[in-house]
Amino acid sequence: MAEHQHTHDTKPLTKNQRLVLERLEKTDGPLSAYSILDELRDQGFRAPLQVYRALEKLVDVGLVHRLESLNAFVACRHPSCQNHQSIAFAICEQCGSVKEFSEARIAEDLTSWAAETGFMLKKTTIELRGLCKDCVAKA
Amino acid sequence: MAEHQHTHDTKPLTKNQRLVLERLEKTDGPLSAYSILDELRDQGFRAPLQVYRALEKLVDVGLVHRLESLNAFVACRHPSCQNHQSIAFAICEQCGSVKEFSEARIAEDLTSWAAETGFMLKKTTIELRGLCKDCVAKA
DNA sequence: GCAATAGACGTAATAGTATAACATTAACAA
DNA sequence: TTGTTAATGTTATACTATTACGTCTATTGC
Ligand SMILES: [Zn+2]
Ligand SMILES: [Zn+2]
Ligand SMILES: [Zn+2]
Ligand SMILES: [Zn+2]
Repeated sequence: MAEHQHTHDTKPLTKNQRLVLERLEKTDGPLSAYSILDELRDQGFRAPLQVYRALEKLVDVGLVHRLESLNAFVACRHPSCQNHQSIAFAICEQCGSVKEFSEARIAEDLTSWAAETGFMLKKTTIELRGLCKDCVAKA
Repeated sequence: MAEHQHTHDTKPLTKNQRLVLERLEKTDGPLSAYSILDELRDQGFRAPLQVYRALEKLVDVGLVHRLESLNAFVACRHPSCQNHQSIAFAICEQCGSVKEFSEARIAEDLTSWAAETGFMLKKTTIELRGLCKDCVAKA
């Protein structure tokens, strides 16, 4: 699994990539590509492709993650930048918060399932839906 | 986690629901809502909503699963209809095949993570991408 | 310096996915 | 019958993503 490598030996970010990343880092929750576009119109963004191209690169280098079940994107909040396997996301259906986490055991389980089955694993998507601690308390 | 219950004490399927389910069961891989629509025009389907409404119900009762990372749907192939936790899907990027499986350990890991974190887990999405055994052999 | 190349960018058009809103019909109980 | 609910039909619209093509700029090789 080559995902989420955070290799810092890559080229510096371009202007558009930096603007998109900064916008995501300023936000707590996930953002859709089109809402990023709307918020960057003042900086000269005019078309979806400007956002999608930047996102593609940012996801590629691991600075941003895509949430498949939301069609949205979040800045990577993982404390360290070392390689880690099988990132997972817990998405609160009440407040929209997203918590990124990584459990070694889950990665091991998936890897061993793949080995037993002969499946060549390239990428995993793990997204949990429910209520975060705060929202459970309020309910 | 209340997903994938296959409760058979529910109302019988309506005509549209039955047509959509049969179409999915006839197909090996996943289908998008719009390709289902196209294939059911002969049976009187005219608009996306007819498909989406049927799919919503079918997903709800566990006869169909939605693949978030593909925006597509598959009929449930799980051998038994008993309740099971944490279904996962292995999607081949070469041939498009989808293998549904269920690992108790993964469900346990996620459940215990949720308990420790105070997250109230309602639904899990686990989708693996890579190459299936057959496609690895051919490569 | 000056082509040639590659990469990022800009822009317009289009493809693909999903839902809102409202009218109609069928099922069924009071 | 009449009121009520659920399913359906239909139109329009919103949201997400990519194709295609042209421009600009940096870098490389001569
Ligand atoms: Zn991360
Ligand atoms: Zn919450
Ligand atoms: Zn299933
Ligand atoms: Zn395959």
